[in-house]
Amino acid sequence: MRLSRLPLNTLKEVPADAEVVSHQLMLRAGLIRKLAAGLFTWMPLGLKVLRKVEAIVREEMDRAGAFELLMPAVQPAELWRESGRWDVYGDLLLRIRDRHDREFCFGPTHEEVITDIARRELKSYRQLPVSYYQIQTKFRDEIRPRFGVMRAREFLMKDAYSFHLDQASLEATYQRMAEAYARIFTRLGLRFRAVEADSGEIGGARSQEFHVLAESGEDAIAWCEHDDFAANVELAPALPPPGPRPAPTAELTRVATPGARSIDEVSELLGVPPSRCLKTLLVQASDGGCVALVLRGDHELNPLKAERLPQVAAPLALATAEQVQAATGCEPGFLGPVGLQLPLIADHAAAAGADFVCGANEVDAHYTGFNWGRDAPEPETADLRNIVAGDPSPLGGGPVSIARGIEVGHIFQLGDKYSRALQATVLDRDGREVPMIMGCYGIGVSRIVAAAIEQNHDEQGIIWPEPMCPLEVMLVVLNPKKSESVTAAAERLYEDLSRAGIEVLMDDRDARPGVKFADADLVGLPHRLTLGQRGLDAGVVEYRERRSGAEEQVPIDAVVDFIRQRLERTA
RNA sequence: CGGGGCAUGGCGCAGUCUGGUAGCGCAUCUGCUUUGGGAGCAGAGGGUCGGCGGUUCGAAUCCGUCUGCCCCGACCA
Repeated sequence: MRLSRLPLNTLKEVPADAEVVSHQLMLRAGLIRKLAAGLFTWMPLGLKVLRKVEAIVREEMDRAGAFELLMPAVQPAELWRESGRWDVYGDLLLRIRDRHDREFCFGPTHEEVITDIARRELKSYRQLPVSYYQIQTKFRDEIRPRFGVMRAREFLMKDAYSFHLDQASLEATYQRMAEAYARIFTRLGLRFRAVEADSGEIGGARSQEFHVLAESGEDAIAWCEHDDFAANVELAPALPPPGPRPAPTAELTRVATPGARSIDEVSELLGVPPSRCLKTLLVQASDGGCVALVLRGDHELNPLKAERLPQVAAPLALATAEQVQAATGCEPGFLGPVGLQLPLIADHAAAAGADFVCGANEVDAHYTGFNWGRDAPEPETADLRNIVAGDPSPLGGGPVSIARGIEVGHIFQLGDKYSRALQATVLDRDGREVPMIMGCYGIGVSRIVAAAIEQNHDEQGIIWPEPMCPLEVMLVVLNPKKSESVTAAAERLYEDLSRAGIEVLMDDRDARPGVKFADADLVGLPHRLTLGQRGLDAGVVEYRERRSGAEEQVPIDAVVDFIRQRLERTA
């Protein structure tokens, strides 16, 4: 590919509305262009990357025994009504009508369609297990598309679905998929981690997420380096502190705390660390009233854990200021367990300490020296908080660390949720009709591209992991217009490399060297060759590795072999 | 959805408060010089200021309305 022919418009300036590096670099390097919110065109170089990711995903899915098919992007509403999701999926679902006023949606996922396929095609347990997959454009009408291709509305996804007679068979395939996923992300050259996860909207039992580790990740994941524990913070259990609760040493004392509503303000005012404070949150109860949830000041409420409590309404919602006033006679900011006439659940850690600071249920007042059992009844306790760095691993291996990750894959054991709803049954050995057991397995193909850049870039631009580089070698030709011998040598080199099956992007533009070097760094091909008059006269071209910046003079006749070796070495 | 902000050449922005008929940098085109890390000089093209309506002698600037885009959003109890 010749840069003199490819209209590649790189941007020197950072586009105003791109906040994360991957988005900025993809725009600057001309990989994508935005059409509208959450909608992007993949430009030639960007598309090459996408295709390479696809190819690896495809190979590994084939190897895992799944069969590729391609389902329609547009799906009839009836199918979604059958599964019950037409009404529950909400605004994320892009609904459309055809000329006959029939309702459709642009598929955000394909459980309904594949289950419909399965119920038509699969009749006997003898056909099971079977797995299908597709690589397809999905549309989810995200509230707030952002970060470019990372959270776009239209995106490319690989989704796979497996069908089984029983749970044991599902688990075997699930395991196989988990292994395929690990191979995919390893082959792509990404640092990633598989974590236990919440199954969310899709439903079902077990699920695992695959995260590419990156500072800008939207998810927090907890993991332990001494055992196998790794889970999304949403789901990671926070163990109760060991040992007995310390004995009270302080008397319950009311102190004036004018205007100090937040833990930080109270902690600052009284000179007490947040971990010695209690925060009392009122949330909507399942019976229509309110429930008080008590956490240590330095801990955060975990909504998923709270929601799971029978007393708490799902989805979790904080009580309104009016409800707080009605239930306590007090304003938010000064609530506490003392004399509170509401059901109360304390987080294990909040229940395990002594001599706390807490709100006095009176505006501008707190208590110090609060102790459970003495100043308020012993609370019901539960795991309510997010795990934090340093907490013990639930598997007992030691303290956990918290890392940030970008979710690029998610696998679920669905069970019979969809097969039951859509009556996708097979006959078992005994001739009985039973719903199939399903698994589903997604990979965000387009998101992987952004995630890879988040993880692999520097000040100058992108540094492609070799398995997903748009092309392998950037051949920078210096001042081609000035020297016919340079042009001729470049053409020869380009031919030789191409014939050897090496993907070359030749920068034969009539541009200044500085421009070419800057673009080469920005676009980030892993290997760069520079051919100029000076080198040519000495019979060498200059090689530079994008990632390390290491340079080497290579005799011009040895270049093809040299590059071939480089590619093999990193393959 | 709630709150905030922005829409001015391809991109990034100034001009708007205090109406007088649009400007800067980058990019693009031409010429000369230059040529190993985003060149210099000279010249050129390109916008009617998101749409619609209003006020006014006159609107990018004021008013209304619509549209699009961006940012933030339980963790405060």
